[in-house]
Amino acid sequence: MRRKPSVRAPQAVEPAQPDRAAAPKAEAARAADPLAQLNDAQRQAATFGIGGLRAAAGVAAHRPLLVIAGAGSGKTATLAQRVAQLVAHGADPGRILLLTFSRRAASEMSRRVERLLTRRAAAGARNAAPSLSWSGTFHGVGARLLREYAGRIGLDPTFTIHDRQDSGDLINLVRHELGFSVKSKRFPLKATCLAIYSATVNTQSPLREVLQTSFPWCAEWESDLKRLFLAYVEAKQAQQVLDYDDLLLYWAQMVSDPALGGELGERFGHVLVDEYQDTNRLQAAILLAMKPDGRGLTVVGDDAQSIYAFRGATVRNILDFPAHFDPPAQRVTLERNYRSTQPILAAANQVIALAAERFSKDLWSERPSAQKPTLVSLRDDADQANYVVEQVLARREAGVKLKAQAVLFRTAQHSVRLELELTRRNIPFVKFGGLKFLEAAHVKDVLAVLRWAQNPRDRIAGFRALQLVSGIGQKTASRVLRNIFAAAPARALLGEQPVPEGARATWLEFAALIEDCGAAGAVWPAAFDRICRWYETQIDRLHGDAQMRQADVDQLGRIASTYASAESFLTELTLDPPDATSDQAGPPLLDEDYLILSTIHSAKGQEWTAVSVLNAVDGCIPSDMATGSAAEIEEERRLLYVAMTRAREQLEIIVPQRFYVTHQAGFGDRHLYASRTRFISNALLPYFEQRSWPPPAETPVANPAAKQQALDLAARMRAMWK
DNA sequence: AATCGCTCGCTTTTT
DNA sequence: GCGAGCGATT
Repeated sequence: MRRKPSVRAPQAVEPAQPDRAAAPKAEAARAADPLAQLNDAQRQAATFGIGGLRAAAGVAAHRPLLVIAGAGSGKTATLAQRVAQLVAHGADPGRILLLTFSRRAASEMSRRVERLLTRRAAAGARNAAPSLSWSGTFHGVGARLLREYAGRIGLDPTFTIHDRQDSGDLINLVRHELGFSVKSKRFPLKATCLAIYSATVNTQSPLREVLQTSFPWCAEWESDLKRLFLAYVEAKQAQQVLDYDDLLLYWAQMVSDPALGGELGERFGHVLVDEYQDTNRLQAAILLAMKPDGRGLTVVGDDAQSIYAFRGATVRNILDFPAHFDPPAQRVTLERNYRSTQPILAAANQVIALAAERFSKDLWSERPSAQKPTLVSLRDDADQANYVVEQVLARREAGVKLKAQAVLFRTAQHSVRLELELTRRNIPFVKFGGLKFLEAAHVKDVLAVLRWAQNPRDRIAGFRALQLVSGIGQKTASRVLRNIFAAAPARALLGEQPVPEGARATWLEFAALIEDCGAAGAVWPAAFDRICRWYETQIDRLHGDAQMRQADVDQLGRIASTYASAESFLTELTLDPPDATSDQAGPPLLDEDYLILSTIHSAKGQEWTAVSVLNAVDGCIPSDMATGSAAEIEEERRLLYVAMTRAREQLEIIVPQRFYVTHQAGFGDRHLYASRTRFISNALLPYFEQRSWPPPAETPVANPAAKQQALDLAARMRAMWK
């Protein structure tokens, strides 16, 4: 459920067009044979195991297929073609499972497949284009399957899904109950506990191993952590709640049962997985359980773009894929890049060539350009913001729409200065990644009420919802939850719960709200509307800044009305939260042009005409949070590679000499002097055009230094009193 | 029992 | 410059 802009992701030109200046004759041929627009390797990937079969017989399960697809090699188009081919040869679209990395990628893929099929239908086939019903992220598909099969695996189909914050709250609760929070003990904090738990689940390794390799400072707590995790699992089960990891874990457990595994494998004749380099062992286990011999299985990925190891992803999945099967999987490599100009690609290749370990694969492009990527050095953060704004506007003047331009950065924080400048100059933008609409207190409040009404056993939601009532705090909330937990038909007793006298009136009102909205006959979205209106009456008391928060709540109400049920609304919202809060954009203005700001992680799979990469300095790329091990640094290198290969025609990498850091322990805010990222060494400089900004002549030499000192002193003066 | 205010610790990327 | 947690206050 993303905000509309992301669905219509910046994608003006299809990458898989070998001959852009094709003659009209070729156009005609293309309409007749959609495969004509693919190159040999792409065609091989799109048709492997399909071509020779008669449509009437349906498509028999083919040998497993691995497609190694370099950046910009037309991967999405090829995969879409493959799906279209399967359908065209008789595969039932309802039995095709397409697993993508993000919902954004899923909708892009569905859109393309549908268009291919429609084109084909128009060209003579009889049926209207069918749509893919099983396309989404591992987590999204997992949630759907688990609801469907809930009855057979002892799960309540109305389970709610906890996001990471909820999971953190719950594990914290358990942590307290077990007495691990006692001060003298320095037990890991909730976030660390959750990270350890999640890593253990996702890597499918023993706790001890995870502790040793990733959390050595917590190794002494092994047995306590085990107890904690057991209690955490029990708490989730008692409350009919699943966390993100459970969506994969339950799915994996379900298909590891031979009967159910066989049934699901049978149900999906063809399984295609995109971005396979970013899957973890648990996800691989799911696939292998459903498709033990690999028949009907296609995975696509690029080891050079693996950037999610921090989430348990392992590049071994893709490396070991072929040998997993007997006979081994067919391997097809797409090396021709249709996206970027040759100089951009040359520079990106150089960056990744320095990687310690990689698959040999050289991307090449036939898109000539005289323009090398630019390496811009400038003074500081403020100049960086000004420079980017200036360049963005200049490019727009030259005919490059804002939407075709993107500014990428390592962490969400890095774009703050730029956002200020864009706002000041009234330039519309949408930021992907980092923004946490769902983490805003007021949004969590309203959702907690809805969730609790839906699932009264959800203690985390209940605990939060209850305390919204004036006069009810932690104590009363805990007591009410305990009582409800003990009673059988939970909701009926709500109004009778003992609460402090002062809270009585509001409480009765609230209890009625919960009972009505949770009742089986509750009308959607009217029920949510009621919750929002009730919350409106409390918002002034609960938060300052009520107006802006109210606007967010209204926005949420509008979003809710586009869903069919409370259940689907909550699920989608948790699995695919909106990208932006309403404070900057207001109601989405679909037709407006806007600049894209994005973390590099969120930019995965996308492309733009012009790309600017912020803060290409050591400490940002690689992030100084990630310089602990060689493997982490390698991942940061791939991150820069991913950022660079997003650009079609113009790429600029910005190196501020100095940047302002906030939240530094001990020192307060201060400036740091930075050097160019280690991934662009001196040897690579010939691949870039270097420039500095503002041009030296325009700046009197004495000025910057004076300005710097003044700034620094002022900050220090303030820091003395902080 | 609820809330105010103070201190300490941490600070990435995401489903 | 922010949240979690704790002790003191209403």
